[in-house]
Amino acid sequence: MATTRGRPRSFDRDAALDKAVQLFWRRGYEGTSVRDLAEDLHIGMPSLYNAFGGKQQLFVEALDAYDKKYGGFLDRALAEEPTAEKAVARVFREAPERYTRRSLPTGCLVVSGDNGTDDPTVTRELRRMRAEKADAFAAKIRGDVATGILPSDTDAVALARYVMAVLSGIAQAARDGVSREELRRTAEVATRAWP
Amino acid sequence: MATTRGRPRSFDRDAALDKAVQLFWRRGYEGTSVRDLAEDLHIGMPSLYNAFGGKQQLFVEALDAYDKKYGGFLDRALAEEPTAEKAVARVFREAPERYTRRSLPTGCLVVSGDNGTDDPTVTRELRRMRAEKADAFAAKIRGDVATGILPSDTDAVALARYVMAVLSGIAQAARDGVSREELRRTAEVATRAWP
DNA sequence: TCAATTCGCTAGCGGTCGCTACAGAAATAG
DNA sequence: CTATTTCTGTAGCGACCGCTAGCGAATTGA
Repeated sequence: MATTRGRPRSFDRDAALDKAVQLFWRRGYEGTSVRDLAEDLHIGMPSLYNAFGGKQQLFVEALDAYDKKYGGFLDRALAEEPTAEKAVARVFREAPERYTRRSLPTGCLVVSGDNGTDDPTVTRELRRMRAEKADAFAAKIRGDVATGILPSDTDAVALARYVMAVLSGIAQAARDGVSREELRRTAEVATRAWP
Repeated sequence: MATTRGRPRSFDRDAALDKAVQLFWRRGYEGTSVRDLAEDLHIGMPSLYNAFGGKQQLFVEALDAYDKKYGGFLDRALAEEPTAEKAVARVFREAPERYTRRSLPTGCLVVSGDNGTDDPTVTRELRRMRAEKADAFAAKIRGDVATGILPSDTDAVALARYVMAVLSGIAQAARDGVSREELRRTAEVATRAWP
């Protein structure tokens, strides 16, 4: 009863999900067709629907897997660095490399995944994720304001939005083919805005 | 002979082009169908093809019209302001308002028009336009370095890319529904990175 | 007046989209 | 063994995509 009934799945669900992540990352939600996914995952389309439910649900699941596996460097910096300044400096230092990994798509799925679609679920999910990241930065900044590390007149929301804007701008530039080295120097300029 | 032969066009080509600009602006290249365009322009699809050639050509033409009518504030700032610093400060000051105009799409067509498509012509055209803007900023910055207004060790390319990254980040945030006032404060933070 | 030219509309082409009905294959339960 | 459950592959559904053939309508040149 506790064992699996029926014919067993003939592919590795997690490996397939990871491939889906990369395809969505490379081509966005709208630019990726279910046929492309099935072919890339080496499974038939009914198997895909059976395992993941549908394109939307697969995307949402892929988004979660992306955040855990590839997008976690933001949360890690926020968790591991003692101050907002150090966390942001680290994020700005790491982003150019993260967004130009060889044999991985350039840019960031969370930044550009919903571009070109009007699917409300996809848009909502990605906006929610971007807002979460911005809020996490804002919280870290407010913490430093409260402990006097940052001046009391610091605009935490604006500063957090600035960090997000720079990150998405760098991710966008990476998609345009700007070199990692140029992105590094761009991010270096961006750190100078810190109060 | 110099007059037009045959049945005259029954719609205003320029007005139709402007509507196309707004539709592409709002929904991007891939998200806008020729049927949507024809309906919004109040013409039949064959008329659209007759007047503009096709979706690609219409987009390229719309892009040019957009740059002239809505995107010109970058070139204007670069032309009218005496220094790169003042030009960038003005652009950062104006961008939040430009990207959140009432009864106009939010964000920037040049930033997000090609998102979600892999059409090589569209991608190439928009990348070219973005590169042009970045080069214009870099040239202005190099001029100020040559005349001693900016320090001689200024990284003109990185600084120009930074300006573009901030602008595209703000445009992206505008599309996410961030308020004009928050964008203003975000841009204010960005100006502090100036050397 | 009448051919020449250009535009507008109806209708539809071939292709791709997300998705699924259906039947056979492969496992477990009894 | 048979019955049940679950997965896989073929094959195709209806909708939409960009685009256009074909024909009548509207205008100009002679």
